[in-house]
Amino acid sequence: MIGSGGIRRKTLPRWTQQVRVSLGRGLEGPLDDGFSWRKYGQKDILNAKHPRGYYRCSHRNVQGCLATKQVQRSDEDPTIFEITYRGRHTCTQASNIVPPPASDSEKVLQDPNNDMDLQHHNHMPLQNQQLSPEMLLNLQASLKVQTENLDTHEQSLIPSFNFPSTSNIGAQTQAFPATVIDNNFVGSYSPSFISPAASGTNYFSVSPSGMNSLGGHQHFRGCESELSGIISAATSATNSPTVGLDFPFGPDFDPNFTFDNHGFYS
DNA sequence: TGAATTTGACCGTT
DNA sequence: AACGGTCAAATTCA
Repeated sequence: MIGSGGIRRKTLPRWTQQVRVSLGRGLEGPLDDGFSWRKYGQKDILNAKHPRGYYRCSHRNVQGCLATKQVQRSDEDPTIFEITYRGRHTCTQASNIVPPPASDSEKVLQDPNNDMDLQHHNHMPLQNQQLSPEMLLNLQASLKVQTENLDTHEQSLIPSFNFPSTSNIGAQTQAFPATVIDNNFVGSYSPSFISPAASGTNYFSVSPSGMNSLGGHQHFRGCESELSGIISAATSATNSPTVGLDFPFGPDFDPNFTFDNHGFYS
């Protein structure tokens, strides 16, 4: 009984990233985010017009990487894929991404997921045991933080996210300075996670070498509580040099912030 | 031949 | 009870 079915861990960091693929690219299928995934299931969602695909890290059986990914097509816009990442990569995924050349600029998204056991006092004080190295995401785009608007499926703006497929990593080198605003994600439910600067339009546009326009919409949820604000990272294809960046990833539990990319062993 | 994917069924949670 | 998620086996592709 390996716990088939159902959710295995409620306390797993999860963030949603909306990706809009431009037809003609060919990257729409696999949506290469730099990791190797293996599809292990597909299910139809009542609210979704299209089925949702479930992917798991290919190293799961080998290294025990618990990272999982869910890909869901937009209800109306087939060009938009909603990818929900769950868990973090603990594997040495040195197969797909990781260009040998200096690739020291990955983004480590730390989800402040916390104890959502507000109702159940069964929470464990432990501070996440997931000391995994770091996973890198190729999110290079702008971040937009939405404080209110918890509309689950309502994204007014759907930027276009072009999957560079880890091409111009050098470009994102400066994409995320360690600045990272320490958002007070707070334990779990911030009464008002209102970010002053993130009043709705914080665009952090990375201006690559004019390579491509990135547009990404990210949904970050601390927990299921509506109290937690949703952080959305949006990228505008617009070449707006405006650098207003708000980082939703507030390591409330880990001040250490694993922002350093450990050397990738190829 | 091997690996990855596909489909159905089971189970846990809501 | 229904939905959502995962597993397991069968099938398909490389």
